[in-house]
Amino acid sequence: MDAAPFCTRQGIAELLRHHEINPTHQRIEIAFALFSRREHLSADQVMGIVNARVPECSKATVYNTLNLFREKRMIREVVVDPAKVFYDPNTSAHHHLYDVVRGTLVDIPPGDIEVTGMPSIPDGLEAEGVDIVVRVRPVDA
Amino acid sequence: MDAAPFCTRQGIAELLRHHEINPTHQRIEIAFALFSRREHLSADQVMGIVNARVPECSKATVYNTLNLFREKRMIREVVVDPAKVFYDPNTSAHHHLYDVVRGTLVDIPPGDIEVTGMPSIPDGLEAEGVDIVVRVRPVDA
DNA sequence: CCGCCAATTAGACAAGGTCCAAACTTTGTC
DNA sequence: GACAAAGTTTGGACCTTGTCTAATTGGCGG
Ligand SMILES: [Mn+2]
Ligand SMILES: [Mn+2]
Ligand SMILES: [Zn+2]
Ligand SMILES: [Zn+2]
Repeated sequence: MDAAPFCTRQGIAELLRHHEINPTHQRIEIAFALFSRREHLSADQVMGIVNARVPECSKATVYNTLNLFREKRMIREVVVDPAKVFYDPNTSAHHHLYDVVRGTLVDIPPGDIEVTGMPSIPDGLEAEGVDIVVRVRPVDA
Repeated sequence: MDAAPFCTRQGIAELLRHHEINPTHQRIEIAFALFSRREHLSADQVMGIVNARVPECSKATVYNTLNLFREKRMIREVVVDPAKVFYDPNTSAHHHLYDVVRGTLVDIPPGDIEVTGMPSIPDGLEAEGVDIVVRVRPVDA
């Protein structure tokens, strides 16, 4: 077992294969942007990071690929800002703290917060997940 | 005290004044759409309802007015769908159940679900609120 | 009726995101 | 290797939600 498997292109390629995703150059770069930083990024931010040095990837591919990763459950989507979606390389159960002024999203350490009493799901529906978002703002603003 | 104060234009006008909002014709129609139905509506749905019989209100006014209502805390914004915002006439503490396939949002009866252990807010930030969204989907889909 | 200010409006604009047909790359087969 | 089929990427058109602006309307006090 590697110490930091997602800091190398090799480790990322392995991760992609594990999720039944063909590890192409563009997909590796996009996954690397997310998994090496372990941050919540918007599609636009991913685009910026991947193409920072040299153009690697078109806008269409960034969106296609993020949606592919989500379908394959390799990343998670976090909807919290009306203007854009965040993509989260951490798919384990955890919740979020959202700075509504700065527009930044950080994880809430698991255990700091918990849900008690799963609500009764109406007939014909099944639960897919529970999202908790703590909205915060700078004290002065 | 009226039995159903938000089912009449009179009651709505009163509500607007109570929130320091000048009760114009357009504002009354928009508030009436939300408060008489007690549903979660998108801006587009509000537009459709208000202008169903006869054109009452422009798109600009719908957006301006919903934002005004939100600023005055008369309604609440619910961000749950990447494609659009929902507006909620119920501002009391409660959480939501979101059907990701049908795109519909309903309230979770208070008490059915609860948060334990408010997470430690980082320095320089203050909590504004906690949103809980239970994502569900039809069993067959 | 006049003047003022609040409110509304049409339409241009911006940003996030999807779609499409063409081109390019990889894979499989002979 | 040659070729076909399948998979992937691409630019750019396109769509939707939402904002902005400059012009117009409307209520109201005097
Ligand atoms: Mn908004
Ligand atoms: Mn969008
Ligand atoms: Zn996270
Ligand atoms: Zn609600």
